Amino acid sequence: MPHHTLQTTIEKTLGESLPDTACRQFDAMAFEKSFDKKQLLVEPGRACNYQYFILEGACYSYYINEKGDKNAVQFAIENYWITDAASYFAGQPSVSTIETLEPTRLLVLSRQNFELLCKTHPLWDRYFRILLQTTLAHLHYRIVNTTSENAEHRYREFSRLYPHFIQRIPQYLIASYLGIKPQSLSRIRKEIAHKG
Amino acid sequence: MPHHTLQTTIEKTLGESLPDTACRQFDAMAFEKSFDKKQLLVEPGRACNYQYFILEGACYSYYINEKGDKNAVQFAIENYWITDAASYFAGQPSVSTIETLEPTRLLVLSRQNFELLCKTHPLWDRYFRILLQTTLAHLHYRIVNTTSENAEHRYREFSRLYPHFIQRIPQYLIASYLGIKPQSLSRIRKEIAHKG
DNA sequence: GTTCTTTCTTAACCTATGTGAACGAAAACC
DNA sequence: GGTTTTCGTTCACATAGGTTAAGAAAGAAC
Repeated sequence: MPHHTLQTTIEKTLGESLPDTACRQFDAMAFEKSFDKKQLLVEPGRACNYQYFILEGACYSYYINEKGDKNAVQFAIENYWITDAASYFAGQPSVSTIETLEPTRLLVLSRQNFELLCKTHPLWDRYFRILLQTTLAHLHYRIVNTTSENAEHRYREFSRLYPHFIQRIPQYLIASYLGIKPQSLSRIRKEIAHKG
Repeated sequence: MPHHTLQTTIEKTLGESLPDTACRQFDAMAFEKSFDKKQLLVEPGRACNYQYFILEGACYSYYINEKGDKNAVQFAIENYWITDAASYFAGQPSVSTIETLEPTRLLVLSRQNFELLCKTHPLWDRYFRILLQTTLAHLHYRIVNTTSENAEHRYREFSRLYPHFIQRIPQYLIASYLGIKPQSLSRIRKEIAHKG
């Protein structure tokens, strides 16, 4: 596997080392690609046929509702996977957009190759199962947080869990991720700065 | 497999039939259990060592925050799996409670047996991977909905997607699932009844 | 450097949802 | 069948967060 960073990530998730055969299979299935800042990886209405593993840079996925508000769904930096799950896993048209926040270098894995990969070596089924389990736990936590805590609490929690995101991601996107308007986040930050 | 309903569900998810060996493995790993109404399957603070597949009845998981509000996280009826994901998959103490809403008959799969099962036949890794993919797509949708739509929209959407839940689950729990108070749901329902 | 664009902040006012309390209707219990 | 909880509704009032608009600050483009 040419991408040492990915292999390390996978082995950490799996809790066991990845055999050479599996590595070579992955290499045959995925390819590397680079994007400038503000380029679209996925557009709503079209099928999202790829999942992306970020080697360098940052992306985010967002959804635009009927009112026209943009809502960040997920942020992804180095060592994160990102895709439109509903579209990629079920082959439906995507509802979200995925866009780079910075110049980004990433690995691209098509749905077809993903399925082939899982068929060629059972460790791939296992790796993605475990990856999804972890993601699921995070999403549950996020849902609880979103439905039961106020905006200030959510922002404090976000800053605590993802301090590196705070530095790299524009505030108005963080606001939309938290389910509030940029003006409200500005107000909340001011209050926090005062009372600590 | 003694539980035809589960086998059907699994094969539908997998898109292929489950070999006899895999069925027998599952039978050796899981056992059936029955609960009365309002019994606790999981308590916060303790490890949640099981995941549950509901054969008959209904359960829900909820989280109680510092203010003491109860917030429904997930509802589960026949053919749903339910667990505290963070606790079950990572072995941490549970943060949520899982409770029966009705007398319930379910299958119990311990974390140990789950892991054994996945090691004995690769189809189990695959089944749970695909199950998790679908769950993930739903949760993404729910997060988007919760952060970008108002309470009325969320209630309409919930009614549309889960009409069978509306009948079986108390309103104050649906309210907490939607992130609002029971009084607000009552008000919203009244408005909807008027304007349609 | 200067200009243009994007992002962040502030403030006044507005609205959806929360709060607390009271009441009636179911449902559970004996 | 009567009693006791639990659940749903309503209302008056409170508040977090949304809206609109304007300007300051920070980057990007030239």
